[in-house]
Amino acid sequence: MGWTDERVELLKKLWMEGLSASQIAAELGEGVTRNAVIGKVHRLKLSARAKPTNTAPRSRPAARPSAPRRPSTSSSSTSTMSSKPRVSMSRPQVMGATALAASPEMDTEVYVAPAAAELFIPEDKRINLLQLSESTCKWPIGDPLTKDFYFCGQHSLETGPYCEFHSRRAYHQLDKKKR
DNA sequence: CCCTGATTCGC
DNA sequence: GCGAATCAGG
Repeated sequence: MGWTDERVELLKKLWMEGLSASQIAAELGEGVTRNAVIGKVHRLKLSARAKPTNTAPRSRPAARPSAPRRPSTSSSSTSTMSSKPRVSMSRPQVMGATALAASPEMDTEVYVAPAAAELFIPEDKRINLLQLSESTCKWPIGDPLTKDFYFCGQHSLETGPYCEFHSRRAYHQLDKKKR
């Protein structure tokens, strides 16, 4: 689907409103990715959204190694689709300084985030250092100086040394302020 | 990991 | 002109 005047206008409007590219893409409908939005934004020369003081010393990415970009049109569903059919984010996700119309009715009941409960590993599931393997969660639990020290031991993700629970935790915690 | 915008370049 | 891939950053 091409960029009709209407769609471009909507794009401009939403962009100025401060919505993110992905949100705008979702707003414009299917077949529009956030990359498409960003690309269009640039072509329209309206990328400057909020940059009062900056001469933007953009650093170039340097040579890209002539890659075979497009994999293929065949969208073969990868074999190991691990859980969670990503449908999480619908549309109206407000963030930042947005002046979208507030709905009259508001939910008074707010679900309080469950106190980050630590995983409890049954004794028979606990493993010691020697029992660690490639696919075993290496999240340490307890005091290393005591006997109540053990590793999580659950099946770890392919993307890291931890299980999903601990992987998520490790990142989200020690995320900000690298180094 | 999640996400953001920025850039390049084959189409 | 378009946008996927990639980069850089949070």
